[in-house]
Amino acid sequence: MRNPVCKFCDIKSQAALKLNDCQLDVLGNNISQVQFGPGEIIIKQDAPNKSVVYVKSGLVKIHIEGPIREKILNIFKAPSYLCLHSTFGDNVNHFSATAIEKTTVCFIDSITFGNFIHENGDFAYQIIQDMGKGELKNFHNLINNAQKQNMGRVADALLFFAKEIYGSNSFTLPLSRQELADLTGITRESTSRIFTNFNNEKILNVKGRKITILNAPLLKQISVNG
Amino acid sequence: MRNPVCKFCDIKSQAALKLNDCQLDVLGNNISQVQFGPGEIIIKQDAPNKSVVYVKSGLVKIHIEGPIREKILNIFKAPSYLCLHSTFGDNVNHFSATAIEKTTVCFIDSITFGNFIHENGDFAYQIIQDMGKGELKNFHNLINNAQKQNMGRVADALLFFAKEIYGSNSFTLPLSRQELADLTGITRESTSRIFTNFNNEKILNVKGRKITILNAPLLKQISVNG
DNA sequence: AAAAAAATGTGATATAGCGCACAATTTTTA
DNA sequence: TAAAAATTGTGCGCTATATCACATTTTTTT
Repeated sequence: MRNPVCKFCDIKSQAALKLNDCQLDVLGNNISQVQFGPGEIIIKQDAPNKSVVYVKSGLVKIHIEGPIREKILNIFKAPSYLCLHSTFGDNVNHFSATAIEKTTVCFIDSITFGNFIHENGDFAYQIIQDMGKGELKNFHNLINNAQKQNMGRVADALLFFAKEIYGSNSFTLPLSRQELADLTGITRESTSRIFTNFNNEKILNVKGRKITILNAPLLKQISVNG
Repeated sequence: MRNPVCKFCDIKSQAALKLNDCQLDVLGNNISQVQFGPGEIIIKQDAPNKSVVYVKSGLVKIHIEGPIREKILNIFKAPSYLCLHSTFGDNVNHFSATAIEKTTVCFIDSITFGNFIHENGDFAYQIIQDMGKGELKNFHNLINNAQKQNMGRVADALLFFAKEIYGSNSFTLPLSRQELADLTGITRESTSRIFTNFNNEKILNVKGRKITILNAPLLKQISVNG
C-alpha cells in the first residue's frame, strides 16, 4: 500500500481539484493506489464497502449476478468515481467492478471522503454533479435495453465503444462475445450471429475482437430504429 | 404561486432539516408549491430545467419516450426529490414526471438549491445520500427488466406496490394495464393475460384495478425465479 | 510443440411473447 | 341517460430469439 502524494497527482478528479492543500494532504494519508489487470476484480458485490473508488486510468465493467447469468450494467472509463451510490446509499456493494483493461484505482477512505463533503461545499457540489451525470447515463442504458431488439442493442454497444470509449471507428473490443451478450442482455449465440451478419453486410469488419465500423450511418440507424 | 413558509413545513426532506432558520427563509422565498391530479404532467422531457422538484405528498411516475412507446422508469412515493440528476447532470430534463395520484410538489429554484449545497455541508451530504439511494433503486429496476420473463416482471411490480408503496396486500393499482406494461417492459395484452392467469390460480384477486394478493409467497417465488 | 481448455461460430428446433383483430367492458362526454 | 370514447380481455398466427448440440478456432497450459 503506497501513499501517493495526491497533492502532485495530475489526474485529479474535478472534485479533488476543489480541495485545498491541507485537504489534499489528508487525502494522501487516507488513500491507496492499486493496479489491476484485465479480469481482476476491483470490488465485489455484497462485500462491505469502506472506500470510495476513483478510477484513475483504465476501463472497468460494473456487473451484478442476475437470476440467470451475469448482467453488465455499465462500462466506466477513467477518470471516474465508482462507488458513490454504494457508499452513501448503503454500506454494502450492490455490484461488482472488474477491470477490463489495465486499470489504476485509488481507494479513498469513506469517512475522509464524507468529511470533505461536509467541509467543502465546492467539493460536494462537484460530487453531486458527477452523480447526476452517472445516473443520466444509467437511464440511457435502461432505455436501450428495454425497447430494442438484438441488432439494435449490439449496434448501440458498438457505437458506445467507438464514440465514448475509444473515439475511433476501429478498436479492439475489451469484452468477450459472452460479455458483450451480458452487456446487451442477449445470448452469446445471438451476438455471434449478429457479428457475422454485420460483417457480411459490410457494416463492420470483424476479426476476432478487432472491430472496424465501415458503415457508421447504417449502424446508427439500426441502433436508433431498434 | 403561493409562498409557503418552509420554516413551518412539517414534511421537510431529510436535507431541508439540516438548513438553518435563515436558509429556510431563503428557501421559502424561492419555492413554489403546486398541486397535481392524476395524469397531470409535473415535468416534461427535453424542457429546460430550472428547478429541483420535491414531492411533498402523493405518487409520481418517471417516464421517457422510447423508440416504440413510452417507458416508465420508476415510481416515486413522497417524500422524495425528483430532478437532482437532471439539475446537476445537465440542464434539460431527461425524463417526464407525471402524477399518478393527487400529488403536492415544491419547485425549488436550482440556484438557491445549489447555494445550499455550497454553504451547508450537512445539507449536501444528505442530498448525496438521497441520490445514492435513488441510484441503487434504479439498479434493482434494471436487473428486474433485464433477465426475467413476463410473469416474473409483473409479479415484481405487484410486490413493489404492495410492499414499497401501499404497505398492504390489498390496493388499487394507480396504473392502467398499458402503464403497467410500460413499467414492466411488456405488452398490454401480455399484462392482461398474466392477470387472468394469476386470478385463476388464486394468486391474486383482480377486480379491475383493485388488486388483492392472495398468495404472496408464490408471487414472491414467481418474481425471484423469473 | 503438443495437449488441454476456453471461446466462438453455426445449424436445427422450440417457444415466449408480440402484433393483430375484434369483442366486451368501463369510463367519459354530451 | 344515451352515445361516444377509451380501456381491457382473448383467440390466433408469426417471428425473433433462446436453447441445444456440436464443429471449429483460439488461447492457455505443460
